[in-house]
Amino acid sequence: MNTKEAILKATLRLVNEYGFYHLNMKQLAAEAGISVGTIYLYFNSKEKLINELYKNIIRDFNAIVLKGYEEGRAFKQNFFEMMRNAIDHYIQNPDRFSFIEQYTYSPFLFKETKEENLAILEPIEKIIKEAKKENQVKDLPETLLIALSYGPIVGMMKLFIVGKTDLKKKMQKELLLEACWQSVSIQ
Amino acid sequence: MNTKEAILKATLRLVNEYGFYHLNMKQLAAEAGISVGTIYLYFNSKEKLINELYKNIIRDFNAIVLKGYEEGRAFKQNFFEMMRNAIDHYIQNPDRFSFIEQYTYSPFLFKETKEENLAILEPIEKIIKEAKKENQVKDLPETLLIALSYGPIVGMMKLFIVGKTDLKKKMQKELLLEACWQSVSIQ
Amino acid sequence: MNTKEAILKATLRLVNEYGFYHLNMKQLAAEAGISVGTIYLYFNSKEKLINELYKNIIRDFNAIVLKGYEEGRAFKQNFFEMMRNAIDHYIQNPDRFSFIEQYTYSPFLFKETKEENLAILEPIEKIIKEAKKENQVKDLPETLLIALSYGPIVGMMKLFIVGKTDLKKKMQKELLLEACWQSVSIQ
Amino acid sequence: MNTKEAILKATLRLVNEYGFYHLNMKQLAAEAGISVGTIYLYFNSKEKLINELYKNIIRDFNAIVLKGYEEGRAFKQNFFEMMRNAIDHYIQNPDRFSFIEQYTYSPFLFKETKEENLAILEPIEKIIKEAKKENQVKDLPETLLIALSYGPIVGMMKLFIVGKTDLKKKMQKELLLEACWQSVSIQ
DNA sequence: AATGAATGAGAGTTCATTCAT
DNA sequence: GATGAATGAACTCTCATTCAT
Repeated sequence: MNTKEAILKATLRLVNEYGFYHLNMKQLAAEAGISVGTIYLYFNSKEKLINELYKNIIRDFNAIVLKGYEEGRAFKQNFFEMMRNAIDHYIQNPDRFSFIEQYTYSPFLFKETKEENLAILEPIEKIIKEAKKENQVKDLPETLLIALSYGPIVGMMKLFIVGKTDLKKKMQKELLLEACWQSVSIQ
Repeated sequence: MNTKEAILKATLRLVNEYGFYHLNMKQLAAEAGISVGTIYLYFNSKEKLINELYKNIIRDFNAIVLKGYEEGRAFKQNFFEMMRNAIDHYIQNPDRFSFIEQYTYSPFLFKETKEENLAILEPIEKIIKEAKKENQVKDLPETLLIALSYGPIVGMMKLFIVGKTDLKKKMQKELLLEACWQSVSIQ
Repeated sequence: MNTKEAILKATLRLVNEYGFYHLNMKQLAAEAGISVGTIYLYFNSKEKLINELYKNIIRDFNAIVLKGYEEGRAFKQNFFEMMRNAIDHYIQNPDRFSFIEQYTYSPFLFKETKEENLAILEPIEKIIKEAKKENQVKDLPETLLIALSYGPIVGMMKLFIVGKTDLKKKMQKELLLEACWQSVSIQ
Repeated sequence: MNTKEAILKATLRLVNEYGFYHLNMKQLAAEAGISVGTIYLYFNSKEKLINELYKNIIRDFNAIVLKGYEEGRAFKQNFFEMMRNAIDHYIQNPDRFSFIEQYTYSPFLFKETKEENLAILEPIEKIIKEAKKENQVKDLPETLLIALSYGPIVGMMKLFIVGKTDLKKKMQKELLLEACWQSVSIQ
């Protein structure tokens, strides 16, 4: 692993352990196994570092979700594949899920990426729009369909992270997927 | 309004405008119209202040939600009343919603209140449990039923806050409530 | 003496002992008998502090020199009084003389005061111009007359500071004044 | 041009553009078209580099001034030749003039070269002493004669550098020389 | 109860210097 | 000879907290 990746990885770990508020460059350098000055060879500032990490996480997440999408395939199959990818990715990288949530709710930490805050919803928005055009989903506002698809997943992830549920069990995950599907699909 | 309330109100406003990360006591004092020293007459530390504000917000929220609950009344009616109260409270106090979300995802800002982070879900957990005992909800894990009830509301609130939807319209709100209800109730 | 003046005084002393290059805020706070943070209650940045000190020194110098000026009085008398004031002020405050010279030759330390760098010559420029109009000085370019009036004083101050001459002796000072006068006046 | 000279040249340029205070090795390497490490092959430290540059500049300046000196020749002719050489050198290398002035007023940047700070005055001191012995200059203290000879030149150079006068014009230069001569010579 | 000047530890950042390549 | 990534001490500046008034 190269130095830049080591820094990003250490940042992700520390932000999740201590939060944005308590992240400091000295501790970060120690966690990454480098010296403070080295961080600044790769990132111009703490803010830039956080923002770049966020962009990377969103980019990776969206790429993984979109791997579940196939042009022309039935909406149902696309929905399940994409959502399953999302859940799997979150379960395997709960720190990424937490980071996204922290980031989203830290106003003005990320002035420059304000507009990207909703990028996380783009893939789901895309298929909901397509399905809506073809009358394959309930006759509800798009935003509501998105909230019904993605909201319960976020909710379950929160419970998973605090140990209230075990999403790693296949059954739990499939029940979640099926329930989200029922919420938006025409019965 | 007394001084203590003025401080709490100013804190809520500034945290939502600038985030925990950029909140500072001098600015806070200015916002509250008092001097920095005065804050310390009412709160022992910045952390204590934040924690107390959080507890107040959760306490108020739960009290309002529980006003929609009546012992012995049909589950459906309790569900709608409580959830409607929750949504109304959030819509009228979006800063409180944002604060809760920020707080929840700032690990170790609130060491002492870690266990209270899920308190927000207590009222809904309560009626889901009762309904489950009486087989009035789908045969799904409790946690999933909670995620299905509350997750879409959080999702819609996020979209509302960034201006993507207008939850203030009665129709939008009722559609959301109905959809959440459909997710958990036996058809 | 108030805090702000103590900071300015300490700055002047340290800049002259160690130079701009080695001035640091920790040492400065110690010299002024206060803490680092206190400096920032009075000056927004190190640069602002240096600039303000410079402006004060120039302002004071010019005020003192101009005390030797009287409207309508013979050029010769004005010249001697003003120049004597300048020399006396420098002799009694050699640190101010050194500071001005350091400042003048530190490009870009003082972006904002660039245009004030020549303010030090304003009083002398003023009387040279007047004298020129009335043909009381040699027929030479203004700039040369200024250089002839002020240059030897700067030169002697440099020698005084390194201990090569004793300008405090009345004779030395009067010889310097007389020589400058001879340089510019019509014989 | 070899590497060492390239470094010295780059240093001179950057010190004059940004000042000692803002000179840094990375920028210096870029300006010289080499890498930071290479600087340290030729100079042990930043301080040593600055000091060596200073010594070179003084050495060159004195050599050029002394070219105007001829044993046994009339004082007046030596004075004019030497001073003309000095002025010409400064006019053609204003950066060297500025560097000398910056250096002179940066105490303790050059601990080791403190004693050399007046070396710049050696050639003029030399001929003034000779002339004094032979009663060819006014009966004034040596230091004052030096200040009268050299002070106005420094003064005019400062005005030249900020664009207030055009020393490149032959007339200006000759008037300056003549005026300095008048200041020290027996009428 | 209220103030706000003062504190100083600690933050983010810089940069002269080193050394493996 | 030449490189430039890496270092970490030291820098400027911030800000939660204190306390004399």
